Amino acid sequence: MSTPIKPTESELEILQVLWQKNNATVREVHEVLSTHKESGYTTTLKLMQIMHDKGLVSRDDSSKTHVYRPNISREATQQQLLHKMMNTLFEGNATQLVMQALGSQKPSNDELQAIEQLIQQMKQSNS
Amino acid sequence: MSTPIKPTESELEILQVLWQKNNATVREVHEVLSTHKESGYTTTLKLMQIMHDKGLVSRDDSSKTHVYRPNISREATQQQLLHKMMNTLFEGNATQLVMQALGSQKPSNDELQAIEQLIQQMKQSNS
DNA sequence: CTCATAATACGATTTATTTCGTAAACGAAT
DNA sequence: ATTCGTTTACGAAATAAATCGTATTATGAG
Repeated sequence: MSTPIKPTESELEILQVLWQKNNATVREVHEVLSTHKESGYTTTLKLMQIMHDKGLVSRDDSSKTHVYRPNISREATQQQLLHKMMNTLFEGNATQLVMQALGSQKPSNDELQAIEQLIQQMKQSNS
Repeated sequence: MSTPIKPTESELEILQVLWQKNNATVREVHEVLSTHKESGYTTTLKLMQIMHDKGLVSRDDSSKTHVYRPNISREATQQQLLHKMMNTLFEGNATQLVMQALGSQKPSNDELQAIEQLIQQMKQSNS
């Protein structure tokens, strides 16, 4: 692996917004964050600048107001952090993790159906 | 919730060892950690002392060599962090998380069976 | 053009986390 | 009792992360 970039907690919150909107200005991101956080605008700005330095996001600075977009995919990030969590908390046991996740939430029948389907496929490919 | 204790990264590594062995001395913990970490003995010691201050672990200090044991359960900790991850990375969607976890790892047929069984139960209780 | 507004840049502070050095305490073996 | 190896205690440095204050710059309205 080249560089296993590890977003911090705050960076993840920002990425979440960027993934959702696909791209956004600092103000837009800050607007969303401020509904559940109390930090100031320049804090968000600074964080996004740092993220840009790290290569976590790219930006279009052709106009005065810069537009940011995620530079790493949500899926890859999920994969990476899920994997780490599995190792540090579940002893590498995916099944245990899955069962905990299912147990705590209450997925709808449709969702359960989808998971079942995936399991069927995996059973096939396991033989 | 009374106190949503949030173990740090290093604290989790230590807890992992304690959960595994049920209880252990600083030396024992350090022995395990040093197979994949390069920090010194006193670092581990200090961390475990801090964890004790925070109430993350309890200890028997009746003899010179103190014996530590986890003060929070693995399950509760898994639950807490899984929940947070679900929110900050999966938009609260447990199904998505489960499918990612299943997709990345390759659970055995026996494990898949176990998950299926759980799903059946949940479908029951859903109606 | 000038001013007000909104944006960026960036240093500095604060807070959290990890790391280590050194000293003191203990206990077993000589 | 002295010494040696192991342990704890604890301050403090090093590193990382988050926060903010202030200066500067761009842009659009008047």
